[in-house]
Amino acid sequence: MLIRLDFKSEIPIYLQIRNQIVLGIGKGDLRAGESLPTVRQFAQDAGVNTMTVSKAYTLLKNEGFISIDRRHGAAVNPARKENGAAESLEPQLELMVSEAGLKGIRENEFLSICRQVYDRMDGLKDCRADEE
Amino acid sequence: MLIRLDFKSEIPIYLQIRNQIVLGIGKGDLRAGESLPTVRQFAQDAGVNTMTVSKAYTLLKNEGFISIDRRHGAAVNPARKENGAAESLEPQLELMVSEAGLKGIRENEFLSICRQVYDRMDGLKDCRADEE
DNA sequence: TATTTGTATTATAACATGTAATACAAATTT
DNA sequence: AAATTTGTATTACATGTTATAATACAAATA
Repeated sequence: MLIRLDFKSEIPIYLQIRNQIVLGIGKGDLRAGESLPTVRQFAQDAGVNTMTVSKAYTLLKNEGFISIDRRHGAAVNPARKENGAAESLEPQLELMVSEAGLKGIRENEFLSICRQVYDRMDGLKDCRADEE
Repeated sequence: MLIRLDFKSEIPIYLQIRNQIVLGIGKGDLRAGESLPTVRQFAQDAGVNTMTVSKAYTLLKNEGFISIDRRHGAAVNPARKENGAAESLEPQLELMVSEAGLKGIRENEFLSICRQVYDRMDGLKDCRADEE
């Protein structure tokens, strides 16, 4: 998966890496079980320090999105039902809805955009109802 | 409007202030035209430096959410239709949808939460269809 | 055994954040 | 006119974050 970093951004590099991997999984560019590059390979390709990549990987591991195994490298985890995920989503969503509303985006328009975004997330579609 | 700051948070104080004012407008605790406290008053009440409050106010002004007039102090702006607001919303929303999806939140659940949040935003309701 | 893996450490540099103290121009109030 | 209040700017300082470079280490692989 191609990663492009903006070194002038206010968003830290390790967070840009983390965010793009999360996006990559959501969009289906990265699938469950798929391996990520080694931290050294990633660092060399992206032109950053190995510790910067390691920081991103560790963050993703702590969030439960990937597993790091010294034998098989880092690999994408399957989506899992997390307890209280909806509740922890609300504060962030409240702020975003406020901002959107102040910029003139109405509820229906907001919901429409959400649906469009979800439609683009091919990585979230094959987690069928075979669990639970 | 009551502001509560978390000095242990990783979110900078000036951003917490900015976010809570945006939320306050969305929720209807602050209405268009309403005055905000002076930076000195705010700083004293919240127990922070005046420049920290000034930074938050300046940010809100640059975003178009408030106006700062030395004669009348800082005041809340009415919601205005901003060009390209929907487009600039998408990157942020994509990341949030990815994260939610990886935590097992399906499209319908996500949309349902969005509706709930919008319902709580009383400040966004009185901007009727009298514009445009 | 030599290599590759993620990770840890140390040192360094650059930047962001927050405070304190002070100052200033513009506007208001007395 | 004079004193006060406004947002803002400046300077200095302390602290924490981010990122890099250079090494090193244990665990696993080849």
